[in-house]
Amino acid sequence: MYERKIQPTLNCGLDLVGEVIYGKWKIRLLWFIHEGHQRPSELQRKIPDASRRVLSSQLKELEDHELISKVIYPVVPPKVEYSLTDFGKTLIPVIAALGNWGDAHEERLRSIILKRPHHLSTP
Amino acid sequence: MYERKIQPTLNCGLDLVGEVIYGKWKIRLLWFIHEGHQRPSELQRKIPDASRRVLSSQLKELEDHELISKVIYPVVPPKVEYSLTDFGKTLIPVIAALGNWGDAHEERLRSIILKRPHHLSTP
DNA sequence: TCGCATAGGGATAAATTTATCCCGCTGACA
DNA sequence: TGTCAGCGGGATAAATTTATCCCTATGCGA
Repeated sequence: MYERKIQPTLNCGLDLVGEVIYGKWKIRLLWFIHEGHQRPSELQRKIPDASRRVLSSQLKELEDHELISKVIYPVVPPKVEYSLTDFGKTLIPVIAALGNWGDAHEERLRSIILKRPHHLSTP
Repeated sequence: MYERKIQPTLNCGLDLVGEVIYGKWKIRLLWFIHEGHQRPSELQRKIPDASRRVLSSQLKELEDHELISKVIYPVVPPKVEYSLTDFGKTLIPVIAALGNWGDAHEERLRSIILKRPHHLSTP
């Protein structure tokens, strides 16, 4: 596993939240799990742009951070189900707020992001 | 400027928010500007862990994304002031929610993060 | 018997983000 | 005259995060 060389900043609440939700797909994972998609393969289908490897890895971090818990069924093929912990559930309203803001400003955001994209060369 | 090779995912509100606030210091920058610290040098002092270069760069992205606006005073030495746009202000309650969650669970978060850290080798 | 579904994680290459260093500008002040 | 304030951004190195590829395991159905 990768070992950080630079220590994280943990001054305020924002720093702390950042440590647990900063990850390309983490917020979406929490949200989809909240919606009832509990199995890795389901989540993978909900987020096809993410590689299986990364989803698995971020799920593990969420678990380490006690936001989700994992149940492994001893069957073949393997079956695993994630669910929000009570702690994780307290984060849902906040994530909902983020999503609502995004939805509320969808048109504008989409336009702004695609306008002078940081990811395309043609000006 | 860096040109992305992988296109961003823009399916739902969460994806859209992510595009504009995903950056190591962006949320904190928005918050501190909201608190009235408007000059780059002030922000730098508030966030000493960030390099001047990155703050400047992330401020520019926030500006491109219309969350903050910039006023340049034609004086020497240069004087610049950032402030939230009306659009940016709508994001403040959401950021506040994040910060509050972090503050509310500060002790637990600190413990979890430092427990089996992904950034230290000693088990 | 062959291949699939399902989940995890090692190894390694890319992609992306941050950190460092450095240059330029030009009044004010010691 | 030498130095500093304060901001921006180029160039390049590091750090960190993601993407790819691959192997393991085992009942079930074609």
